[in-house]
Amino acid sequence: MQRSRAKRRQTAVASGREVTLEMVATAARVSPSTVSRILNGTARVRESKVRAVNAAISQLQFVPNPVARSLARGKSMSVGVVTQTLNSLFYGEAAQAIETGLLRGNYSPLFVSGHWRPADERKSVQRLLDQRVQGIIMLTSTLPDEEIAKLSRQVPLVLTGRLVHADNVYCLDVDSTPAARLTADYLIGQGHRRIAFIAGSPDHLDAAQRLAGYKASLAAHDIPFSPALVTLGDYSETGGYAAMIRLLDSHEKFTAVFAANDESAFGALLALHRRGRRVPEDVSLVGFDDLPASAFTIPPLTSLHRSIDEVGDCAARAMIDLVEGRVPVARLSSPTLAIRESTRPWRG
Amino acid sequence: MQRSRAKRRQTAVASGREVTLEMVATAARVSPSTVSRILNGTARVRESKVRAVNAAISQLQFVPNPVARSLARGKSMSVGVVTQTLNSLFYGEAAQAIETGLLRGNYSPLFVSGHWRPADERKSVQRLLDQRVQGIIMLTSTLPDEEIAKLSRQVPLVLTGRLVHADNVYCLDVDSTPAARLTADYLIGQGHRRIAFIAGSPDHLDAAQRLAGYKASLAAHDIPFSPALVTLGDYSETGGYAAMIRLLDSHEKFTAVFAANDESAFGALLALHRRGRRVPEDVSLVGFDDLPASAFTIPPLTSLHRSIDEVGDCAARAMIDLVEGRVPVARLSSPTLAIRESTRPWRG
DNA sequence: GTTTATTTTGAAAGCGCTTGCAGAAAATAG
DNA sequence: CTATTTTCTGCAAGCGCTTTCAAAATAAAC
Repeated sequence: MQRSRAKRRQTAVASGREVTLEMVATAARVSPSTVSRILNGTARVRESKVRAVNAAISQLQFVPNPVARSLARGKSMSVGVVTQTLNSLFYGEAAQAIETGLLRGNYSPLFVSGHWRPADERKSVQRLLDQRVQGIIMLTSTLPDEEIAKLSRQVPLVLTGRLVHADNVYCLDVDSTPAARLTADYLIGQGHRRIAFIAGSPDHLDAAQRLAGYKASLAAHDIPFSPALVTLGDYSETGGYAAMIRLLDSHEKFTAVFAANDESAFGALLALHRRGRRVPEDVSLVGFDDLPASAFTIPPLTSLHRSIDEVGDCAARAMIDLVEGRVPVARLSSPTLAIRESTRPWRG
Repeated sequence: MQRSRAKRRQTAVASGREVTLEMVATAARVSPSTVSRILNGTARVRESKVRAVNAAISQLQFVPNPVARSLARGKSMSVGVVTQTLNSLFYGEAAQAIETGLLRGNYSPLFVSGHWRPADERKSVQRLLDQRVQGIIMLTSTLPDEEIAKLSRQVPLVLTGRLVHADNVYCLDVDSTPAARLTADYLIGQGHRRIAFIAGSPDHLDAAQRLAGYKASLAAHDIPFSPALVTLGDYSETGGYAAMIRLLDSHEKFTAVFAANDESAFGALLALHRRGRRVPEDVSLVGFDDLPASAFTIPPLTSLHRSIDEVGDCAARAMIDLVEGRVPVARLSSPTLAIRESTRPWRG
């Protein structure tokens, strides 16, 4: 008998008929309001009714319609996530972590990408706004500060790799400076003195921080900073390759290379190989981000490791706090250096 | 004056007050129905009113609330996308393409991941169902056929890397067999006769197809298939590394290695390097998928290229067709081999 | 200038759920 | 056993948009 009802229900689904809260109410002989209250715990309800309703719910296999719920509550329960692109390991991993973090709080993520172009990003953000997201997480946004501040007046924001002061904005502290400093310190500790640096776009805060960390390390060890040893990449393999070639062609002397991110390092590695420079015998190379692939390059790449998962998780958590009116607090664990075979001590 | 209203509007947004269709109607002195009809083009409306309404819309900066719209229409305008993980280049890229494809049709994607675990996937799918998605795109699902067939009775499905016959299911033809065949043909054309194969999980249709293509190629060239040359990887760098080591330890002779995907090839490359086998001098190596990183390994990897973008785009398109009652037709362009430096002719 | 066929339009009833309000029921007090 | 409180619970009014139905306006036909 129970089974036969379940069966009927199944057909109902198949035929597209929704089981509504009202049906549950009827079945349990209570009013819809009561069902709603039980569902949301928004009021005390007599134990006997709670049981009846729960029975009806499971018997009818009722699941509240999130759309109706959103409309009634005036909350979409969705938060936008703008990444620059999903097809990079970094963003992919972060997206993954954000997703699970958000779902834990019953919010659903809406991913959009900016493709590193402010215009695209602007459009994507507008789309999110049109969708009535309750908040937006922006991973390394390319929009100018004022624009972000303005946006924050419409919807709470969580930013990574940016520092914008405004109400309703939470900037996840992922300052790369100390991490970069740590990385350079390691190289110096190994005896390297002339360390080249393949940078990312200078108007990208995070990239600037990585460079700053490198400089700070030099300064701390009384090594003069030489602009000629810094060359611009763009965080991509291609960019790293070109940068390395340029560096090599400049005939500057260096015994180690610090690439601002792993992709650049991959490119640099190939460039060095093509020019007959052995890693790490002739030159040491370190990357930054420790992508999964970095453990499998030839030779395996020493790289700065930070848990991207953690960043994503914290971002999600902070967003939920913000949306629900709490004050976010996030602590990221400290970065570590994954030491592999692309570096070795230098004895002048 | 216009400006002052715009200003007011802005404050309204900031204070959270929505501009509703009704406000537009009032402003344009027509009924809400008329506004709705103009918005959706669901009926002819006198030109003069159309203008008035459009003026009101842009003046009030009205954007229809998608939640209300969904509820009224009984359509969520969202489609679920289940990937096994977002943090892989392959899925990331596909997700990206699906996203843009779906958005083009005014649907929003809801990404969830299965982590290669049926249980997880099942839960994720349920979440999508609870969200009332209108369809689900499943990239290489790990669920058994019957389950998929059952699911298809609740919601339209688009599958990749699977072939399940049922109404309301569209399987994107991404049969890897011919592509793998092409790849092996190339190696054979270069004079290789003993070609090792690093396979993916055998109960994964796509992986099986890649192996089948390899076998087909051998057969077509009258080369006996030797099971000893096939070793199991798991599509990951680690798996490829281990597989390669095993192969090497088996002392089977081979002059080329066909890795079922690029990640495996990366691992294999490192293993070969560690064992002192030069690529391509001692052994040629080909990958499959042509990830962006593949052009930057040492040496750059020859790999089978298929546009992941295209797969994603077709999947999105097919989904929309399915949801809107059309019969999907998708044509994927043929795969090509990206020939780089990890392969060279073999002269016995 | 009617009458009839068309085309536009508005009123109103939802979509499925939440919630303020007030009456009903149960618990506590007098 | 009443008079109060304190808990429950149902009614009804939305949330913002779509859509059916029928009336109103306009065009076509006689």
